[in-house]
Parts: sequence; C-alpha cells; structure tokens
Amino acid sequence: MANKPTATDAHQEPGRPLRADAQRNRARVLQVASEVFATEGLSVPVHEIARRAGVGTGTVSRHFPTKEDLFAAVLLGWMVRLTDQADALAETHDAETAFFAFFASVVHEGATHRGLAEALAGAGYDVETAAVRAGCDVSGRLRTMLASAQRAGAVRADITYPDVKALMAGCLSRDGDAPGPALDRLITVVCEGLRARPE
Amino acid sequence: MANKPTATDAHQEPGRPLRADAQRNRARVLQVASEVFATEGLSVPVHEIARRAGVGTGTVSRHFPTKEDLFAAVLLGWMVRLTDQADALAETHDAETAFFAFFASVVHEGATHRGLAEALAGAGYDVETAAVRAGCDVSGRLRTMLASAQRAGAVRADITYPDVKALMAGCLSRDGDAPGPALDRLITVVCEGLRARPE
DNA sequence: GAATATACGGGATGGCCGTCCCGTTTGTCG
DNA sequence: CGACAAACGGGACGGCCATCCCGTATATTC
Repeated sequence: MANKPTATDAHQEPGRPLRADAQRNRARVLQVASEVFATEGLSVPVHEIARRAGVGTGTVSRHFPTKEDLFAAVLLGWMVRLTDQADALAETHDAETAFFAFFASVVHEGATHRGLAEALAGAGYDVETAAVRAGCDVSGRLRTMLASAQRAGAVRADITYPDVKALMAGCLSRDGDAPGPALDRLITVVCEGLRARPE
Repeated sequence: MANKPTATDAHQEPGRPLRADAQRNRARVLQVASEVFATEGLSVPVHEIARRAGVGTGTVSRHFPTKEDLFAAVLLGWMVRLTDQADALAETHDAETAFFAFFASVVHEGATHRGLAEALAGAGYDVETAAVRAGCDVSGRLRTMLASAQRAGAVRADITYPDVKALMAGCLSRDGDAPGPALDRLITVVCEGLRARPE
C-alpha cells in the first residue's frame, strides 16, 4: 500500500502524443477550472472558465467534452491529495487519531474548495465512482478508517459511512466556507458526537 | 405569547375580495405546489406545478408573480407548523428538552419536505426574512431556545445559531431523505455533540 | 520552408425555464 | 338575462448555458 506512484498527472494515454500548445492549454484550463470551482462553486459557466483561461470555449470542450468531465478532472486532483493524506495518517497513527484527523482533513479541504463541498452535498454529478475508476478512492479510505476506529471502540458502532458523509457535508454547509474557529467548533461537536459514549 | 391567531391562511388583504374560482385555483395551486416541493424539491419547473394543478401557467403567475413567491407561500405553511410546535414545547418542557426536541422536529420536518431541506441548505432563495416579515419566525424561536438551553448548561456555550443550522442541514443531507432509524441516529449523534461535556 | 494533421476560437444551435401578454371564458351583480 | 370586470389558458418572449461545428491558425515533420 506504499508503492503506488501517486499518479498526480498521467491524464493522457499515449495513443496520440498531444501537441505542445494543446498540453499547455489543457493544463491552463485545468488549473483555472480548479481555482474557479474552488472559489465560486459548480455553477460557474464553462464560458467563464474559458474566458479566464484565455482560450475559446471550443478548446475547453475538446479537452473535456462535458462540464462534468472537466469537474471530474479537477476533483480528481483534490481527491488524490486526500487519499495521500489518508494513507499517511493510517500508517503513522492509531485508528482513532487517524479517523478523526482524516475527518477534519476532508472538511477543511471542502471548506477551501467549494466545488468539493457541493459535490459532497450531492449537488453535483456523481464523481465518486469516476474517482474510484481513476484509482483514487477517498470514500474507500474513509470506510476503512471508520471500520478500524469502530473496532478500536473509538466511534459508535451503529454509525455508517453515509452518516459520516452527511455529517461532513453538514460541517460544510455553514454560510462562510472559510476555515476558522467556527468550522473547528463544528468539527469538534460532530466528532464528540461520533465518539463511543464511555458510559 | 399565546393569543396569536396562528394565521394559517389570511393571505389576501381585502382590498378586492377575490372571485370564487380564483380562490379555488389559488388554493389548489398552493396545495399542489406544497406536495411537489415537498417530494421533488425546488427544481421542479413552474409549468409542471401548473400542469398538475390543472391550470395554466398564467394562473400561477398571477397569484404568485415569481417562483420565489410561490415557494415562500408554501414554506410559510411549514414554518407556521414549526413555530407552533416550538411555542408548545417551550411552554410545556424545560429548556434542555425543548431545545433538543425542537431540533429533532425541524430535522424531521425537513426530511419529509425536501424543499425545506434545500432552503435550509441555502440552495434556495432567502425566505427566512420573508417568513419573519410574515410573522413566522422559526429562526428566532430556535435562537431563543438555544440561548435558554445554554443558560441551563445543557448545550455547549460556544455554539451559535449558524452552527445549529448547519448541523440541521447536515442531518438532512443524507441520501434518502425519508425519516427513519438512520436519521434518528444522526440526530442523536449531533445532539450528543452539542451537549455540554459534563467532564 | 512547404505540407499536413492537429488544435484553436468563438459563433451557432438547441434545450430549459421563468415571466409576460392577450384573446377568450366565466363568475358576479344589477 | 345581460353587461362588465375579473380571471383563465397557454403560447410567445427572452435569458442562460452546455455543446457542436467549421473556417482559420499553428505546431510538427520531412
């Protein structure tokens, strides 16, 4: 579980090597889309992303035939970061610490990337499965860590993965997304609730 | 705080008494809209509501010039029920019980009325202030009950109203909205987290 | 430096939906 | 019953947006 190449940018299977300017444009679009989706959310028109990237809408469409494809590509980047964190946490900490730390990680990531928060809240497309197909399974990590934490008696046994997901979405549904004391307060409250009641 | 006429349907100030069929149609539209918003959410086209109510789109537009107006009218009905419950709870129970019961009430109401859940999640228009203007202040009740519960030491002192709202939205962001054991589990978890840690 | 496939730009297209309007119908009142 | 205002229906309009297409530009290859 450590020899994964942390594929951050394979992207193009070498059927056709892709022209130089095309690579530049693709990368530029991806980066701009990432920023825009992060700060403005999923409702930003594709036109706008193209405009800010300094390319035509056709260029965007060609690289990412549909808006969902574009968002999936952006999301994948965020997901990769999260899975890397998850693996690191799982290796260096006990089940309880790892789970709660990862919970906080996901929420923080969502707080700084509005598109992620919206996707998590179900507002967006189903990218979860797309990400899994791309070999980046955040939900799988979360499920595993949840189960471990439960076996260790650190989390109530009756909690399920959808519960956790909903609670994460809840932390993110506060008005101002920006991370800060308010967000940490919410995380604390939820985590306290998740802990097994020691009687 | 008991002599409020629980205005469930004043609606039309008697500047013009409104023709008989108009009253019927208005009521029919309102009822259909209520059901549709409850089961399908806010994204249902106005055309569809008109169709199901057996009226033309013009009729809907005339009674509720904008979709937001229509939704506000529907929401008002739900809100009235909630404020009534809040007042009842506040009169017959101690601060702690009342607050947690009301929390559960709102969540359950949201679980059975998808439009409410979406509005709470911020997806919809700002009807909160509209409702307040209409003399039906759910958020006010919640704020008051929260403060009381905190004074009684039943809820962590650092919690704010937006926190509570976000947590309610979180409980509602689970996939299947239907109330049931899963929902109650979430409510329990969140409420446990909200309780002041007795050390 | 010419030839050619590849990629670009951004206008055109089509779908969706909220809102408005007007010719027609219907309730109401004398 | 007749006249008139009130209300109805649903088509028309306009805005928004994702996607597609094609004439033009440019990287690549020899």
